[in-house]
Amino acid sequence: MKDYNKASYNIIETLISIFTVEKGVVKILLFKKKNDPYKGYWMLPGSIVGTDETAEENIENYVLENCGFDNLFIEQSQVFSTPTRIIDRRVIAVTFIGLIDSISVELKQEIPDTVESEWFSISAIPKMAYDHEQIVKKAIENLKTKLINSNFLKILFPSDFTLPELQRVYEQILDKKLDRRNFRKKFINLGLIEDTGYKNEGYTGRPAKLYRFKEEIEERELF
Amino acid sequence: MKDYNKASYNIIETLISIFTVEKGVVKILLFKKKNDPYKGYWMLPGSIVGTDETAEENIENYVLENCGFDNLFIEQSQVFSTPTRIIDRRVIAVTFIGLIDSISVELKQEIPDTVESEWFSISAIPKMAYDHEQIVKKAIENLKTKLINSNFLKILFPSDFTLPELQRVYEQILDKKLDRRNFRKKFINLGLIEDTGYKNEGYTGRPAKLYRFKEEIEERELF
DNA sequence: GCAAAAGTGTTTTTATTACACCCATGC
DNA sequence: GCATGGGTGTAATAAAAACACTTTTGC
Repeated sequence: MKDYNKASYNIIETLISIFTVEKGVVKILLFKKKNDPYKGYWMLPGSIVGTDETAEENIENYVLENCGFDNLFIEQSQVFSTPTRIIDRRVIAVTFIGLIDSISVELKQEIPDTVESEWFSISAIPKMAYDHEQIVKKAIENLKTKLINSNFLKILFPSDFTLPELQRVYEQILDKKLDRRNFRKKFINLGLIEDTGYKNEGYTGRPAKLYRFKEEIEERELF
Repeated sequence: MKDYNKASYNIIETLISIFTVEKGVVKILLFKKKNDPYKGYWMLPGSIVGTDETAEENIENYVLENCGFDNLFIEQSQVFSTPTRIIDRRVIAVTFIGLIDSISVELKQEIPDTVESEWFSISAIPKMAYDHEQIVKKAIENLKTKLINSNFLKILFPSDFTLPELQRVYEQILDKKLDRRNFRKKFINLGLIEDTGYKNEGYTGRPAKLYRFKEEIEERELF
């Protein structure tokens, strides 16, 4: 029978794929690695779990301190535990998906100026350190199944958005083309959004109507 | 920046909710705890992860040695990392869902006779040690979303089954009643199953036709 | 007035729901 | 012959897919 006294001990790290949508483009936040190994490669934000905190608390604090995002929405993605994933050291990664809207990205807290970070389109992920590319892939795959939940969308679009913008998000994450008319019909019929009466002017072409999610909508599955 | 040299070390355990279907009833395999704390309570099978194995390898080996199941289908469920979940000790649990068909349960390998194990209907889970009840709940919740995948069903029903039996599985996991005619229609139209020509005789009432999943079906989402 | 992107409606097809009676077997 | 559980069909409704032209703006 299991005996906790005869245990091996492992290092646990958290890693998070934080997604946002900026002008209809789905982006992920990455940090640039400053030292070898993998110097100059990009990596996921994350830290090492202490003995008196949950993995969730750990990543939430880390993100607040190092990315400046308060109230980030997070959810577990997957555990990666290949013994050689960090070369000569055994580190188990508990990975997360985080969502943040683009307004909150602008309003972020002061953070130390020690890391070089950048938002990358999910269709142009740069070269990644360790197994982080695989972790990002899994996160995007998991995102697909989350996209059918109304709450996820509300988190990404807390304020006004256009339907073509929303459609582009679906197209990027599901990685396929959708019909504009059918997409509109479906979304409007769901009854989750309302017309703000405003338009998205100043761009080329006909301005799109601005919508917002209704205040009181309950979490539900959309598809 | 993250420094693996300044890490805290944690004990990692694996825990698995193994499900099977026996005569239309969805069951989970539990072990009885022999010592305090929680003596006489039930617990999930699982073990402590060493430094030279993945969590998956760990649980697969454990299940083979302690349950006698080879080639068990497994998938990650969730990580539980509340610092106090194992009373006075910090143990992080990486939890899994396992599926096995009832024939393979019969054919299991020889195992040491040291643990008392039992299959419980998921509608009658006994009192559980630690946070295992919560872990089982999460596993069942995750099962729901997996039930729409054709491969999951094929794993649970490798040989002949009846449609009423399959329907009962859906009803238990989704926790709602389904219409018999509509269920049949849907399943037969999906084109995944074929009539074996045999019947399930010897029970009360009209014998049900026996079906099997077609050999060549590809993994797909059903709903 | 032309390019760019958004908005709109109808028809067809497919899936879902609702619903009630007959059938095969064991005893 | 009766209790038990299984098998079957149809109509109504709802959702999804396919498809092309018009509108509004910036330049």
